[in-house]
Amino acid sequence: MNKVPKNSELRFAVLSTDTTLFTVRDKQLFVRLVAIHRPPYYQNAWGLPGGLVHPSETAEIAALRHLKEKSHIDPRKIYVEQLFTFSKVDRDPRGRVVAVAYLALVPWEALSTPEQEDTDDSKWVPVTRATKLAYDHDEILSVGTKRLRSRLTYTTLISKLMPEEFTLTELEVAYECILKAGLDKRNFRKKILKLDVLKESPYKRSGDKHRPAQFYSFVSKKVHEIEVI
Amino acid sequence: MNKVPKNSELRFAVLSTDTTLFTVRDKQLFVRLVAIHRPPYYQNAWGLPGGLVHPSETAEIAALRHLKEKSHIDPRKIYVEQLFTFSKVDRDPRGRVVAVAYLALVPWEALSTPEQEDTDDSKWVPVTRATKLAYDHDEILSVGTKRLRSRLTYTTLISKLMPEEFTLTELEVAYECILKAGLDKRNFRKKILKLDVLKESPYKRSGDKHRPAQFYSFVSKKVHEIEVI
DNA sequence: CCAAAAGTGTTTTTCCTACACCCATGT
DNA sequence: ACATGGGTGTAGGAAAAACACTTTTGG
Repeated sequence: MNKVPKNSELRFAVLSTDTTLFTVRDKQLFVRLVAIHRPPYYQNAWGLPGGLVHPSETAEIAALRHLKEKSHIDPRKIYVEQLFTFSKVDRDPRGRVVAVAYLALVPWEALSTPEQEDTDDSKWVPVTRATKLAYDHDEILSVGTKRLRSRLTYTTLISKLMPEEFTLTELEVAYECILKAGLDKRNFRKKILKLDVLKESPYKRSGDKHRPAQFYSFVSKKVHEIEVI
Repeated sequence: MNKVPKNSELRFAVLSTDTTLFTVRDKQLFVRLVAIHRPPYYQNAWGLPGGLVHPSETAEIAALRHLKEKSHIDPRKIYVEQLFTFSKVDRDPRGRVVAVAYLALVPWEALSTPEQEDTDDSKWVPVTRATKLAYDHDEILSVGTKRLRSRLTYTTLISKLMPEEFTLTELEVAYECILKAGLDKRNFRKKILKLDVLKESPYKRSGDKHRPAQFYSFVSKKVHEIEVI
């Protein structure tokens, strides 16, 4: 550990955050993008919500603040965990900016109507169509998507994408559309129930034109490691 | 993404790296520590090798440079992967320093004699005895050790702690001393061989006062995900 | 009574675990 | 010949995978 220089010679680093905020809707994984206008480098481009870290903030607090300011989503609804720090020298054409990237999740059902809607400066986009993003955001999104997939298989992370109560079919669909894999309904149910992470709700989803489905919720709000799905 | 300010108002961040460099020797996990003298905050303290990131470097390049400069180990021998970025506002008593921490591994057998030896400013310490470190390095070491344990169970990361050729018993001992778990010799061999990540060497370790042990090496130099050990 | 999704059980195969003895060598 | 660690097989149980029909409801 060297001395911290008094001069600004080594205080070159501009610290920022960028966040891959995901949600699941209509059997698809969506990511939140914000408009980026920064001529001459980027015009009418889209990218991940992010921005600078203030001297009085941790990177995580800054990431939540940017989610609110840039993507207009209430940070209290959002789960975040650190993803990766991107420090390539030329990742921002305007100068040296080091980005602490976050992986963030929100249940679609937790969002208010304005938060669900798209505007000129912020929108939900299926991950498969979120390409040609500004800066190195394609790479960050790729890392975020991979991490999400990977962690789904050995943690209860999916709980942060589900509403408070959900049916087993809804849970299975969430896994399937993120992992891009078809799961066997019977085996999926046996496995997930054996994990003891779900509890039955007293309610069922009725009103549909078929047999009502039992609601479940996660026993714990915490994300923890489990056996492999 | 905000504008990058021309003034140094927001260039407050001093960016540094700290690295948990591990090796295995004598059936124990060791970490490399360096002497830290920085009165009035730390005197005769020990901590993780680290230092500032230069404007022209990525954080990873800086981490490798610090390993060379502070802990006197040839970075070409070392495997590094990013661990976590620590951005608490008061983690360094001298000012705002954000640290990108790295997890690094080196096979004991790859080290030269000077690199294996301890000096006044750098030493190998069993992880269990590496406590009361400077700054927040106790926390960083704890995160590093947990990540190492976790990744051993679902990746081929252990290859980065093994010499080019090794016996199955040596590999098992490495797992056992890091995971702090006894493994069944026969089951371990069946499982590791089934993974198809090892290849038999034409050689055996002879000269010992017992039956010679078959040498193996990893098929690939890359670390990749496997089924759970 | 039809359509639609919910819910359930059995069989087969694979994998995990527990466990004890013979082998090849150096001294 | 003995001490030392190297190397191997099997049986029983648990978990995974494959697979199809009945149930409940709304219209």
